[in-house]
Amino acid sequence: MENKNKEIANLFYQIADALEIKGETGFKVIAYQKAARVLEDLSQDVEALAASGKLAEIPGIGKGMAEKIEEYLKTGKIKRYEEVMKEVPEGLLKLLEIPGLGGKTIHLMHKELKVNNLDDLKKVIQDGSLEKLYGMGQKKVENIKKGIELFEQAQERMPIYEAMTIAEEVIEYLKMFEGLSHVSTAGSLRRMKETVGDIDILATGRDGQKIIKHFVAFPRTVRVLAEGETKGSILITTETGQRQVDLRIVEEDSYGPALQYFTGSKAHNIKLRGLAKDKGLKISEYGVFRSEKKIAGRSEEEVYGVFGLPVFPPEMREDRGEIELALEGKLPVIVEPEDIKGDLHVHSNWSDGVMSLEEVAEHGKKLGYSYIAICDHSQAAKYAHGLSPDRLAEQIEQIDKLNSKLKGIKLLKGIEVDILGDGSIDCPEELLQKLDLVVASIHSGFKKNVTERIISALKHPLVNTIGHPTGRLISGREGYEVDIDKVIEAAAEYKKILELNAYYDRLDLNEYNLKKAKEKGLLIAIGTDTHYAHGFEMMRFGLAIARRAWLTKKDIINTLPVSKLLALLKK
DNA sequence: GCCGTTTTCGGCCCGACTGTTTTCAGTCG
Repeated sequence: MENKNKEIANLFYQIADALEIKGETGFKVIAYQKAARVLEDLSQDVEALAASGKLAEIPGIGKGMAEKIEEYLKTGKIKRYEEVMKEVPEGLLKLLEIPGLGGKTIHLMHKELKVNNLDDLKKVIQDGSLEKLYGMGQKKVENIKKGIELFEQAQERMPIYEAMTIAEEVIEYLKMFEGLSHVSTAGSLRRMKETVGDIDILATGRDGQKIIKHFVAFPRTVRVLAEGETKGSILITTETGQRQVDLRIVEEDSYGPALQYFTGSKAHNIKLRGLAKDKGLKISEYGVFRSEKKIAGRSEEEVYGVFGLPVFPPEMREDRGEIELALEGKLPVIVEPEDIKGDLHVHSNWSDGVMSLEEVAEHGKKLGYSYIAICDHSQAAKYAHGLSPDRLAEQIEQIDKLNSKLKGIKLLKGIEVDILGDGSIDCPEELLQKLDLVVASIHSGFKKNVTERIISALKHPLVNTIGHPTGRLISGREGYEVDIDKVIEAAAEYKKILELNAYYDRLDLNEYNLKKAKEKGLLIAIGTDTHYAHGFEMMRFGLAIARRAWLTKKDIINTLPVSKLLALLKK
């Protein structure tokens, strides 16, 4: 559910865009953007903060912003927003999305040529009047034309899974070139955001130009956007359309700062540069410098080390307080892949999965897991061959039998029960009693009293967790009409666990809700919800989101050894 | 517009690239 934080953040973003076009000083623009981002990241409700008069204590929110937030909470409007929107037509704001076109140019063509929207822009390109503007020229106009083309076929951000798959493929291809040493993902992909705009790759090697040449010759390249000595950019075809991949080449002795720099985030880097400035140092993608002398370059350890900072996990580099905490030596140690002892949501061929119980166990063993929870659907899920009570009883028996033979891994007896329209659970109690893990999920009636139904499931003494609690799909479903804050509160009250569904299109709870859940002291269960062998690898994405929410080993129940986990679930 | 154990005024990250310039402005990441 959208909250006020997000609404106000959107208004601030628009004010920033409008100011940029109005030609205000860049720092005001940055101030609004920063305030917007801070609001988005905030785990507390802005209304509560306003009520206690603590708005201006938020870093990036000063007197002016606090007043505007209060104004919005009181009246539903921000006067400053109305003012700037009167001066800057909405169609003009849209033009900022065209790559290569910025506030200054848009301002100029609005003022001189009365351009108010994309159609106007196309006209002034067509009739040649744009080219005659001061500072314009043939090539610039040509670039803008290309920008419009890209803008019009621009795609949504791609899910992390797709980006990672492409990146790994391109990296494999790059490695075929001799003379390439380091190669790594960078940007939001390396930070493991749930969606990624374009794919950034960083590499080191002796002959940049040749490496770039090799890069742009990638078999699925459809268009070369840039091809220089240190930088290449291509569009490639994928199953979902065209995607942009950027490659940067740096010298070996700049790998550390370059990786740090190109990983970002921008806000994290700005904060780091501020630290450098305080120390009389300069930091760039080429190194950390004291006057002309380079004092760090080969690794990220060296770069962060200059400031007495640890190498932050990329997932934490968002300027959400990580640098300040690290300086005090209080940076939390977030969960690591090797902490994960098992997968807590897997479907078998007893419902709509394709793996047999034996196959699930086998794959789990290969992954080094000590347990996997079989959570097939319950009978209401007809479309998924949900288990009738009889078949569930049979499956329980089968799992017990199999477990007595298995070594090094245990299958947990679980179920993913439907939460029915009245909030009841779709499985007889005497069977629930026999299970190790009961995941309750909404699979129908997305608009029907969802919050109440989930809370009623949470109250059920035999339910352990709620599966994919908001039901959102990243590729295009909003999720249920659920008040997730209330769900989190209820889960805390009834001492229940919430799921982090690691399937790349769900990642539900998302990082913001996970953070809220952690603040309420909740425990989280990560499950891939996989139906096939390949899907076990989704764990890495779930884990990444957990890390982005700063969850530690202690916050996640599938870091526990099996005996402790079972004891916890029995409570 | 924000921010401050050197500052309540005067700073605010840095460099590449491109195209328009004749010394720099705009955009991007």
